[in-house]
Amino acid sequence: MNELGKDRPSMDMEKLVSLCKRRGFIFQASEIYGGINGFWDYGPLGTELKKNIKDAWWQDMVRNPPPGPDGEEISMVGLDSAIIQNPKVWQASGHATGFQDPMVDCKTEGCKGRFRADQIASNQCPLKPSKCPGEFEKCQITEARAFNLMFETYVGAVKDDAASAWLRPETAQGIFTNFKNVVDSSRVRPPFGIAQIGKAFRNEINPRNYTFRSREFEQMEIEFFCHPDESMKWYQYWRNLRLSWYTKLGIQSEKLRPREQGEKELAHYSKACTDIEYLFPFSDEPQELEGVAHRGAFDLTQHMQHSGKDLQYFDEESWAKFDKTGIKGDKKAEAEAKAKFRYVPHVIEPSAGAGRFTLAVLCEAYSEDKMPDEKGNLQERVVMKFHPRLAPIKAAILPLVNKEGMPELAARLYRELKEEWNVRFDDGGAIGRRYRRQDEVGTPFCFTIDGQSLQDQTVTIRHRDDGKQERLPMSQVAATLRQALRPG
RNA sequence: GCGGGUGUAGCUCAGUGGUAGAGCGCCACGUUGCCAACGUGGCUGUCGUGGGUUCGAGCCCCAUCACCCGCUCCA
Repeated sequence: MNELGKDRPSMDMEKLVSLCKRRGFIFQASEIYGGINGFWDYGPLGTELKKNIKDAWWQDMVRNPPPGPDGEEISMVGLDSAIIQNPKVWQASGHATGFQDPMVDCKTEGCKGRFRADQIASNQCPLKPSKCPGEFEKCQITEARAFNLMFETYVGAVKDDAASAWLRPETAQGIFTNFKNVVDSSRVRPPFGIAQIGKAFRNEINPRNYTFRSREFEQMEIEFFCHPDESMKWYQYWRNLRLSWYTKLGIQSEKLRPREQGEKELAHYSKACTDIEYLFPFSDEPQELEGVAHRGAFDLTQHMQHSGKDLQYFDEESWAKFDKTGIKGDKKAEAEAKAKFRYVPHVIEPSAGAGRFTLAVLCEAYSEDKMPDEKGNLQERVVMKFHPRLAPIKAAILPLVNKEGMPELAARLYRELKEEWNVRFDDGGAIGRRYRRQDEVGTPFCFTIDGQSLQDQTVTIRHRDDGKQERLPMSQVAATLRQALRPG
């Protein structure tokens, strides 16, 4: 167990899973039919939570990213590409070949091992005195079988090989294939980024750990295109920005770890990669939430080769400023000079898992504490301490009791607030019970209408984390909420 | 993929071959005066699924699916 794992409460996951089911955050997919391994459905509150996460990402990364390394405005645009693409896309990206490993199984009693066919020689057979799988006389090695992690499907009515296609295993390639379209249509020029949120699919051999490794998942990806000379600067920028985004939204920095990949771990084309990892309760080691990768010119170069299309960027701005007096009508000299302003952009790829971050937010938010009951005795409380921006329900509007016009006044406030936010009206049961209900789904604020409200048009605002209350004029409730929910 | 464990109400679980239960929750009515109050009434089950054994199966057997733990895997 590493430093991060010390003194970790051994089990919160079962309680969290149970709460997620009970309160409608996450359900097993096709549950009434016994479920299906590796797939999960998000319930009413989970849908709100994940949507808030995606919206926060879009707002903070695409609509209003912070200034760049030199204080400049960052240019970002969005994209929503198809899940099914021409299969050649996956040939070019390497997924069609590199994404599948031929595996062999050993049927021998006491072994039952599974090995990569190309690594048999370097593997140790579990049965002594054998050295590597297949060498022991009892080894019963099966034929090599391909385990392609891409889901295959068919396009059109006829189910033949020519019609076969794959569900995308990542959203990134849709960005690369549209690089030229975006440049030609959107008046962007490097450095700039294209962002996309969408589903991706991987036929994982062994889904595990609740929603963490799912076969269908949602990615929030940016491909940031820049000049090769500036790529490391941008890599640092995105690495730092992405890390700070998680802490800004309430993840404790002690549970986050930026892990720089070593040279051996890096893909052959990658110059640098940092995994941003979170210490989930189900693991001793932090697990990946996001990878920020410096992919060099690999992807665009691959698509240039496979498609035959020129995806280089020509820097017209610099060319216009270039002193052309030495060229003067010499076509050949001009072409040579121009070549210096033509390049394949390098790519920085911050690739985050929306579902993984949703799970991290749920784990991080789950807490148990004690609140005094009406007699002053401390009672156990379960509270989801979501950041207000991410909370599925922003506020509850509660009449203290159901008489003397309190419900009517509360309903009026409710109708005003729901024009802007997901808020709830609740008049069921005692006030303490209603507070606890909201605590358990992480509602940051409760506005309570009491007898005094009827006299002077004030309400109490009750804060989720400490239960403290203040009075404020009803006319200031919306402004107060807006302030608490603003980005940044 | 291998080994082990688990599967009963929305949740947590009891139920060792003979009439499916408890707590919490949820709903209705009454009550209510700031932190899981109370009273009355009510709701909820293909006992994961499919076979088998048996006069009779939630319970025994087989298969299968799902979840958990440990390996394996994680481009």
